[in-house]
Amino acid sequence: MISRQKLLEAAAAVFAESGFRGATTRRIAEAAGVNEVTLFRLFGSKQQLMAEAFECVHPLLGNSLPDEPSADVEKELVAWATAHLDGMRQVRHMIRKTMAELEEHPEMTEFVCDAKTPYFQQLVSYATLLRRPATAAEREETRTACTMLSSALFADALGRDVVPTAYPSPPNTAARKYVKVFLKLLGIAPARPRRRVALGTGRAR
Amino acid sequence: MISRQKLLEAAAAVFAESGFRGATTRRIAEAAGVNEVTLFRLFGSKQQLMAEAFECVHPLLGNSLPDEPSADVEKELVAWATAHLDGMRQVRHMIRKTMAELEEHPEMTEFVCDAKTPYFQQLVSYATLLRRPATAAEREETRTACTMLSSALFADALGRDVVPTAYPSPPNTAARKYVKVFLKLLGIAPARPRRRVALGTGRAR
DNA sequence: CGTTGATGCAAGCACGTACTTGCTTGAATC
DNA sequence: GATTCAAGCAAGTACGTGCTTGCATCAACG
Repeated sequence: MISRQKLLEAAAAVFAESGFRGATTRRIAEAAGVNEVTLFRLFGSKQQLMAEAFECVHPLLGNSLPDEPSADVEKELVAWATAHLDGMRQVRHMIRKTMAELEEHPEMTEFVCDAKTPYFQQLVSYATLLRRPATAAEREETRTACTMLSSALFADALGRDVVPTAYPSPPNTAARKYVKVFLKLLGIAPARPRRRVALGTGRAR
Repeated sequence: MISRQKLLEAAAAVFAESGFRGATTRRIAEAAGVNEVTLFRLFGSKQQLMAEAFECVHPLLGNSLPDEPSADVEKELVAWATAHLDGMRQVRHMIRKTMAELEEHPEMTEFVCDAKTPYFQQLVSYATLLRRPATAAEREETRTACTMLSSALFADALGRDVVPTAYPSPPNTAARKYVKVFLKLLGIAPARPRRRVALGTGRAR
């Protein structure tokens, strides 16, 4: 039964490298170190192998935002954005291939869509709790800010190695920059320059 | 010589629909209404046909930002962003396919990169003239804001029809929203709610 | 020991794809 | 009217690709 797992992983890897058409059953079998016939015996067809292979990649993408903002909002958001960005960077080849082949393989839509949507919704909820927008305009501005943060992470993950000039911040600090700008948009001042309350070294008066 | 042009256009169209591997010489010739043999007589090989086809798509993407910001900055930026977004939306299939096949066809990199880079550089120059950032931090923040605006347009063009939930603003007003947020980031107040000077309906005192 | 079940190997089938060859047509040019 | 030249058509070649078949191997389990 170990051949199954090896084939699934190889299928995902070869697909990420060459897309559906380029991921031939010969290449997948070779990458898995398994005979091509075994592939068909275990999965019946290439279609079905690929379909199963997609299920296994899902849970790779970063972690979740907490339901309630904590004391150090910036730290929390930076951690989330960094993890999210790193996760997307790791599977960027897969995402690029998937997005390119949506018309030919519509069943892949859910792979991208289901993975992305909850992250965006989480961010909107979080931002709404942070800012508590009152007017409709403020609510819309908040949503737009979320779209822009989410877009920045998406575009950075997919575009940095293609158009590096459009991403001047170094890769490891980019997420922090995006979050800072996002917080400024929401009117949340950065934690650093604000007063520190009752820490051991606090000066008297 | 008209067959040449028809083949070039058909090649670009079929490539945008199905990628390099999917764009078979049969399909291209059929789409062009030309015999397949003619394709090889005129271009020698599929590779060469595709290479020439790419040259013709370049100049499609929107217009330029002026060198100097004019009086109505918001209007100017909205017009630019809208045109840029529309242009990218029109060729989004092509961009998606190209980005997915960069590893296999590295010569396409310049197609994406050369098209994108100048737009970003223009935006940075424009924003720098607008805000005149003094400190290094301000300069970096300005660049990050430019990355985020440019990322928002990019992600909207490529992602809206895939993950619509992440783009709550309707397609025709989205560019305006992004620009407004961008201007707020730069500390440029929107033109509307500020004092209006010497307009007919201005109230006395 | 004999059976079973997963896997490997060699070969092949049917079809699609890039590309070629040889011949015909038909309109423009001298 | 003879020549030329782009284009069509039919057929074919060599190879890649999804998938099948028949048989051998080999470890696990009763």
